Amino acid sequence: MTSEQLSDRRAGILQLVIQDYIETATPVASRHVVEKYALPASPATIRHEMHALEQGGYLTHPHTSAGRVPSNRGYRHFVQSLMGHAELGLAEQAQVRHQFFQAAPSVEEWVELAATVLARSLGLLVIVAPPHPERLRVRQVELISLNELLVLMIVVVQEARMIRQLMPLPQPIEVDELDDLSTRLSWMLRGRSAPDVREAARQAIETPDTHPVEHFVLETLAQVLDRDAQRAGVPSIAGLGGMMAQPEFQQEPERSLELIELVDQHASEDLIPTSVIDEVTVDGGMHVLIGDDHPTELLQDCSLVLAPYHSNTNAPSSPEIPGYVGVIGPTRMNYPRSIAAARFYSRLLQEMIDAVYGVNR
Amino acid sequence: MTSEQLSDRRAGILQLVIQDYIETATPVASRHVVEKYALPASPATIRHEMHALEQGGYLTHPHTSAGRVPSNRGYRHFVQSLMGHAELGLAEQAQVRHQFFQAAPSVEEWVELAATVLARSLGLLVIVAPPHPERLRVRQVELISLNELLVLMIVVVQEARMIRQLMPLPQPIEVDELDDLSTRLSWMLRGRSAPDVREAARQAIETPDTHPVEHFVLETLAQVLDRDAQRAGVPSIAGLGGMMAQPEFQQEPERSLELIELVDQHASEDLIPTSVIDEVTVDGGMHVLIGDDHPTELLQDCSLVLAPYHSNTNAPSSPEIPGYVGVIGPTRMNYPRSIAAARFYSRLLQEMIDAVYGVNR
DNA sequence: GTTAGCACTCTCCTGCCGAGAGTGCTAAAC
DNA sequence: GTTTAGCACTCTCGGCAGGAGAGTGCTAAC
Repeated sequence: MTSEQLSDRRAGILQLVIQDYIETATPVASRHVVEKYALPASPATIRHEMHALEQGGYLTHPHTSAGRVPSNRGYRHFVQSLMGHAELGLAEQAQVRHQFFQAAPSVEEWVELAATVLARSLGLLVIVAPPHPERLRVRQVELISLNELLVLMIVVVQEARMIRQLMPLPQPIEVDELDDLSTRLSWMLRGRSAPDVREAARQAIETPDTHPVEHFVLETLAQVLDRDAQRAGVPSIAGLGGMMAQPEFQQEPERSLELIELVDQHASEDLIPTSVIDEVTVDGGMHVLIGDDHPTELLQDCSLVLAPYHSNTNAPSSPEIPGYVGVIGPTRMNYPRSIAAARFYSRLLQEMIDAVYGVNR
Repeated sequence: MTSEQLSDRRAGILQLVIQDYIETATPVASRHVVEKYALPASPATIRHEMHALEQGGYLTHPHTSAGRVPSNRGYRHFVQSLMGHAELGLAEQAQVRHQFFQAAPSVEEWVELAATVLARSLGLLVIVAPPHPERLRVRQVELISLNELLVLMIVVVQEARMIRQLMPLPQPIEVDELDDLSTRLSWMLRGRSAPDVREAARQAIETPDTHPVEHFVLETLAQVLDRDAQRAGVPSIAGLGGMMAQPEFQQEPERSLELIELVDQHASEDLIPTSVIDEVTVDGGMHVLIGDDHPTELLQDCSLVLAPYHSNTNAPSSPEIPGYVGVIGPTRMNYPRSIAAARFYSRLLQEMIDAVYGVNR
C-alpha cells in the first residue's frame, strides 16, 4: 500500500511542499501553497491530496491544526525521483577553483579550505577528509641525540611524508651506538610497516645481545607509524556556526550542545561513522542518508550527503583509505544544492591532489 | 569613597561569596553562606556586610529578592588581593608533560595539544598561539614546471620553513628559462623578505628586457612570504563544548550563537584582539581582563586570562611576535586554577620549543 | 472530481495568582 | 555600637485559564 506510485499531481504537490518547507522551515498549509504557486485548484483539493500523501507516509502533521511537514520517506522520494540533477553554477565553480589555486598546495590545506568554503556557502556542517594510505612504509630512520636521555627520531616513509618524534630514553646510550642503530634500522626496516616493526621489536627483546634501547626505539617507531597514518587522514570540520543558526537547533539547546561538543572534540567518527563510509562505492558514487538512515542517534533528525573520492597518488601495493566530502544538515536541508556542491568539491579535491601529487611525480 | 580599604571580615565575606558563586553559578544568599561555612554570625549581620560591599561596588543584586552576585570590581579585588598564588598540582604537571612528549615535536602540534588538553581540563574556551617571526627571509627559490602553464614554486626560508605554492602562469615560459630564473632569484633574494621582494618586482617591470613571468613570480613570492608568516602564527582554539555547557550560555542563545560563529571561523583576532596582546609584557607577565576590561562587546560578561610567551628560536635580526595561552570564560570562572594553568602551559610551550628548535640547532 | 462552508482542535500569547525566596528596615538585646 | 530577631516588601517562577489565530477534516452541494 505504501509503495504505490504517486499520481503526477500528487508528486507535484509533494515537491512543492518539500521545496517550501526547505525554504521556510515552517509547516506548509494548503492555502499557502495554493496562493504562493498559483495552483489551479482550491485549498480543499490540495488538502485532499495532502491527506492522501500523509496516508502514504510522505508527509506528517506536527499537530491537528498545523500545516504539513515532509517525513523522511517524503524526503527520500524527493531525492530519488522528484529532484532533478543539478550542477554548481559555472561562476561559482570558477571562483572556488581560483581559491584552491591561491592556497598552498598541500592536501591538508585543501581539505581545510574545502570544508570552510563549502560550509560557508551551504550554511551547514561540512566534514572533509583526505584520502590516505592504510599503512606507512619505512624508507629511512634517523636518530639524533639531543642530550643524554633525549633522542629525536626522524622517519622518512615511502608515502612522501616525514615523521618526527621526540623520545625520552629509559636509559642512556652512546652517540655512536645510536648512529649505528639508526643505520642498521634503516637497512633492516626499509619497506616495512607497523606490524613488521612490532615483530622486529619482539625479536629484539628475545635476542640476548641487543641494547635495551633498540627494543624501545622499535616499539616507538611502530607506534609512530600507526599514529601518523591516522593523522594523515584527519578530517577538517567547519560550519558549526551556520549549522547552529538553522532554526531546528535554536529550539533544542541540549541537542545542540551535544553536537557542539562532538565538533569541538573533532569527533568526526561520531558524525560520519566508518561503517557509513565503507558502504559507499568510491567512483563518483554519492550517498544520501536521510533522517533515521543515520546510525548515530544524535543525528536522527539530520541528513548526510556523502561524496567519497580517492587519489591516484599511492602505489597499488599500499591500499588507500578513501577521502570524502560530507555535508550534515537538518533533514530540511537543500538537497539539490548540497549534493551538487559535495560532488563538485570531491571531484575538485581529487583533481588537485592528482595534479600535484599524482603519477607524474 | 569606593576605593576605601575593606575590613578583614568584609573581605572574608566577599571571598566566600565569590567562591560560592564560582562554584554554584546562582546568586548567594546571606543565610546560605552562614550555614554552608558555619559563620559565627547571623544572616542579618551578613546581610548588613553584604549591603556595605554592594555600596562599595563589589557585589550586585540581580533583583530585590535575589542573593548577591559579584560585580566586575568584586572579581578584580578577588584576583588582585584575595586569591592566593596557586600552581598546578605536580601530578597534573607530570601528566601533561608526558602528553607533550608523546606528541610529534612540531610547534603546531604542541599548540593544538595545549589548547585541547587545557580546554578539557578547565571546561573553558582556550586559544593558544605559537610565537612566530614577523617576517620570513628567503634562503632559496625553486621553480618546477608541472605543465606548460602551471608551475610549483618552492621557497625555503631562513626560519627553517618550506613554503610551496602552485602558480598558474599568465603566459608560457621555456623550462630552461624557468631554471635560469629560479637560480637567479635564489641568488638575488637570499636573506630578503617580503618588502624587498616587492621592490624587486617593481624594478623588474621597469626593466625592459625581463621576461614578463619574472614580475609575476616575484609578486607571488612576496604574497606567499607574507601569507606564510601569517600562517605560522595561526592559533588553535578549543573548548567550545565546555564553554557552551557553562550555565551562563544556556540562558542566552543568541550570544552563544555569535560566539560559536567566531570560533567556527577561527576568528581569534575577535576573541583576543592584538591590541590586548600588545599591552602585555612577555616575560612571565600574566594578564587578567575581567568583564568590561575586554574591548570586544560580545565578551563583556567574560574574563580573559592571558599568558604570553616567546621562544629563543629566531635570530635577533628577525623580530618575533610572541605566542600566548589565552583562557576565555564567564566572569564567574575559576581564576586561581585558570591562571595557574595558563602560566604552566605557556612556560611548558616555551620550554618545549626552545629544547627542540632552540639555539642548539 | 472539485469546492465552499463550518465545526473542531491545537498552539501560542497574555494576564493572573499564589508560593517561595531573600532582602531591607526597625526595634530590641547584648 | 554592634548584633540579632521579626516582619513587611519585592521580585521570580510555575501553573492555569481564556481568547485569538491558524488549519485541518468533514460534509454536502456542484
